[in-house]
Amino acid sequence: MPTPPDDERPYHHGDLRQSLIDTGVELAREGGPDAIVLREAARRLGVSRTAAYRHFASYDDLVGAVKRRALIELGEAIEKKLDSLRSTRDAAADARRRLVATGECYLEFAFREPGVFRVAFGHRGHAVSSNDDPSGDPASGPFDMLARALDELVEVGLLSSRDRKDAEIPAWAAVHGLAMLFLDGPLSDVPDRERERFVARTLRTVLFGLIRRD
Amino acid sequence: MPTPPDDERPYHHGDLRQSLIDTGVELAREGGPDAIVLREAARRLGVSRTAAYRHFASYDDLVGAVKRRALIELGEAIEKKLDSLRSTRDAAADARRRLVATGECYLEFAFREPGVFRVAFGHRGHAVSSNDDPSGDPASGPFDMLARALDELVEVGLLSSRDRKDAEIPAWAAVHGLAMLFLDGPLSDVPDRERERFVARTLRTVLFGLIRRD
DNA sequence: TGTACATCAGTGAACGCGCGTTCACTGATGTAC
DNA sequence: TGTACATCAGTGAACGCGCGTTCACTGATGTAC
Repeated sequence: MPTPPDDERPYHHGDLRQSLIDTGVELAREGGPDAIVLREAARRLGVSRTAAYRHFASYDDLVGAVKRRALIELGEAIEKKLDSLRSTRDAAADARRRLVATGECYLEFAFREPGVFRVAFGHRGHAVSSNDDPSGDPASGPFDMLARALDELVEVGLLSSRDRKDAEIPAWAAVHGLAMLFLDGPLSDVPDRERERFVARTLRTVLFGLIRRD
Repeated sequence: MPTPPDDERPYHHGDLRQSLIDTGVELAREGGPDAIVLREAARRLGVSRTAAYRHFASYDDLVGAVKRRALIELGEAIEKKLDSLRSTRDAAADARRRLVATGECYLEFAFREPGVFRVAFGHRGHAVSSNDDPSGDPASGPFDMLARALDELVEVGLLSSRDRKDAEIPAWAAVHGLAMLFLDGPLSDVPDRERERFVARTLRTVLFGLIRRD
């Protein structure tokens, strides 16, 4: 199927499903979960609002797809950041740095894209993996990045393989909770400088709580 | 102003403001933030829907009051739990137990009353302290309980007063994040037994991350 | 190479829903004298 | 102790909003022969 020129607006859109998801993410970016509105997405694409039903069973189905994309976006942001970190001769310090960077990036994403973040972890829309993305578990993005960072901690001897089990949970919970307290919770009015101090303290505490004591 | 008998339904309600907040909490209990509906609250109280505007400037004002109450409810649950703990001869162990119990109670509340919990920490409704409750900071409930537990850790020598500063943040973030991941996030399908393991691990990690290394 | 036909991907009108909010009003209450 | 009156706390009709969804439909596309 040849892609028709953009300025022709042919009867058949070409890839309406993907476009609707894109627009859904865009709406989420602008206003969070509540801003994902089927009619508005159709409007922006210059398409009848009922056209969406050729590609999604329901509104929740669309939100689920947007959610999946949001999680992937977050995972990719972390991956990119980790790839940019250089290795030094101190493998242990590197591993610690990479775990901390994972958390930092998670929080940076939440602050930079609060709407998308809220959709990624909101209660709406089941982000079941589907044909959209063959990557399996919808949380695979950020979760996998974290798991990898923890594995490195084991390789480097800072975490026993016994303690490795479930280690994702406290780490994830801490950064996620901090994000939520800042975004929607009682910490929303905290100024930037303090916020950074809180982030640093939280990451340090989790790291200390996980790694082997000397 | 004498309280009129309940079965008379007099023209003047008596304490409509408090009743609306009560009903708001009830609605939150049943269905979370979205279930707080001004019209429904009025319906349940057998009152005209516009009567609410004699007591609240707007819908968000009502939600704010409900939020404040939700936070107080959570704080009281923790306080009650802490009061029920007995002291032993090992003051240090007691202090550790109390911090862990604080976190456990926070999470138990979240699982037992997900709707109320979601309102307490949702983005809707500014929970500014007002004449409703003279207790000041709306987060004072749970936050104060946590602060107290951390203070005990200092008294007992498990936490240096230097490390005491901001120690609430990682502790709060971890339990809050775990709650959110279970309630609305990717951990919502985790079975109970695993959930308890995750709770225990998270609390242990935070405690270890905070207290003085031996 | 042309044509019939099934299928897919759009359209547009309409439905039903429930919400927060406004307005001019009226009934009840308390207070000054 | 009684009465005028300001004030407070209710009422009910109505407005405007935007949503997800259904239905019968039509235009475009690809395929079998």
